[in-house]
Amino acid sequence: MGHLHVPLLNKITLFEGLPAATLARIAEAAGVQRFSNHGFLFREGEEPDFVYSFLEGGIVLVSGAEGHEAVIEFYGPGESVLLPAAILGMPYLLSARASSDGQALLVPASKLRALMNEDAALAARCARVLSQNWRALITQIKEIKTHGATARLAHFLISQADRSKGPATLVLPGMKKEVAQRLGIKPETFSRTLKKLRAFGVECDGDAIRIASMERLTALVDTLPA
Amino acid sequence: MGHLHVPLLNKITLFEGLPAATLARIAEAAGVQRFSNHGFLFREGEEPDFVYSFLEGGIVLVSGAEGHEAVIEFYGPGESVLLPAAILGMPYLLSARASSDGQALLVPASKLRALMNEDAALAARCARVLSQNWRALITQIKEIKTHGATARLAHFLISQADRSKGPATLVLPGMKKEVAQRLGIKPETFSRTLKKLRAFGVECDGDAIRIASMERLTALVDTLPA
DNA sequence: GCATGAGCTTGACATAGGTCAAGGCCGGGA
DNA sequence: TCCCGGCCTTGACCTATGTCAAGCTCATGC
Repeated sequence: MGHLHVPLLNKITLFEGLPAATLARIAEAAGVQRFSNHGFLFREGEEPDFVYSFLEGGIVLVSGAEGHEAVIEFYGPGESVLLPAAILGMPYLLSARASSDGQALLVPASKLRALMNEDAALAARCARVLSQNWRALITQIKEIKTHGATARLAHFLISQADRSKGPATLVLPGMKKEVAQRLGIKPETFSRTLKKLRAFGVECDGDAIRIASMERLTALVDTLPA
Repeated sequence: MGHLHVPLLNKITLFEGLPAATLARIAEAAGVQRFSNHGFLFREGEEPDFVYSFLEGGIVLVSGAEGHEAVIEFYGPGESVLLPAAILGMPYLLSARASSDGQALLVPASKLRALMNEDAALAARCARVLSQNWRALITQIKEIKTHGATARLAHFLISQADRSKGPATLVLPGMKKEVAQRLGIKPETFSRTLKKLRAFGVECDGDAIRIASMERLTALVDTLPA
């Protein structure tokens, strides 16, 4: 846990807009950790020692036994994970596996909890970030409960695309297998569904996707039954 | 928005353990609203004017068009809903429909936001409650992605039961139709699955359920394939 | 350069769960 | 009291998605 430059903290959404004094106190206690692709940063059931925020690279949150796991969500640069476990001091519900090489900023959970109780700005910031996380999960649950595989995949592609009109591109945030499980379907179904979308202007080369027309894809979603 | 007794606030988990001064300021701005069964307290897309906390009775959070809706979760006395929308000042992602007559405590969203920025105890409390909400949703997503209808129903019954050993009872927190959708299945499937569980000591009379042996039901879950 | 294996695709087939349609049951209103 | 309309159950049938089993392709290490 070295001496850290405050500017690093500015890359993290969680710490956005906090007063300099607060940032300084966080920086004091924080450290940086490198991680490499496919490695686990932490596992389900462990006690939360840190909040992880990503400076570079990303991870995928998974749960369950290897080979039979559910993928919850992908996280990348600027984002933080497992704030809830750290705040409550309860065991992680999920494991994090790196989906690329990268580095994370680690803030000790105990330090964060202590600061939150004194510093309204920090606590309020945490509440806002948690609120956004909550909304993201709600969106995912609605999606799973109301749409079939095709619509889910289409929505996902739309949400990841770099533009919202005309042609767009994106690169999948993890292995196809992982994206499939994020969507709640099997890799085989993912593959077949993606193929179906070719008829609607979705081309795929490795983990890069090209969407010929966002409008066309959006229109497709409305057409779909479930 | 009348003059309110602070003791009412003590019934709400969200406000647990807050200093008297904070409670007084919240009470000042809060009001009570009665609602009756099947009525909507608010609808998806509306601007968040209040945080709702339930003193009596409960609601079900739903989304989507009537007749084609997804049920997200049930909430009852002591619990609060839509803190995230209120904190962020963004439109509700969900609608709330009463699942019984009751009354709710309403705290203006603007007031809550203002207080949070000054009062670390309140902000930290919000963060903790949001953290718990987050974990509940994660549990639900894991459940949907990794278990079939039978296991999901069994888990749900276990989570609602009044005891964790031996025989137990529970009453469903809403119409069977709603519980089904909460579990991500259709009412017909719910009915059939519940019937299957009869072979494992689950009896059902209206919305009251009797579980002959929690151990037996727990054991069943492990047996199940998906 | 070749063998190896992970990740992906494809096909044939199986099945959980959805859909459609008919009652049964029960409670509220005339 | 009877009728009507929700809600739930049941049965027959259908389909989206999962399962199993080859292949294919590409990167890696020998």
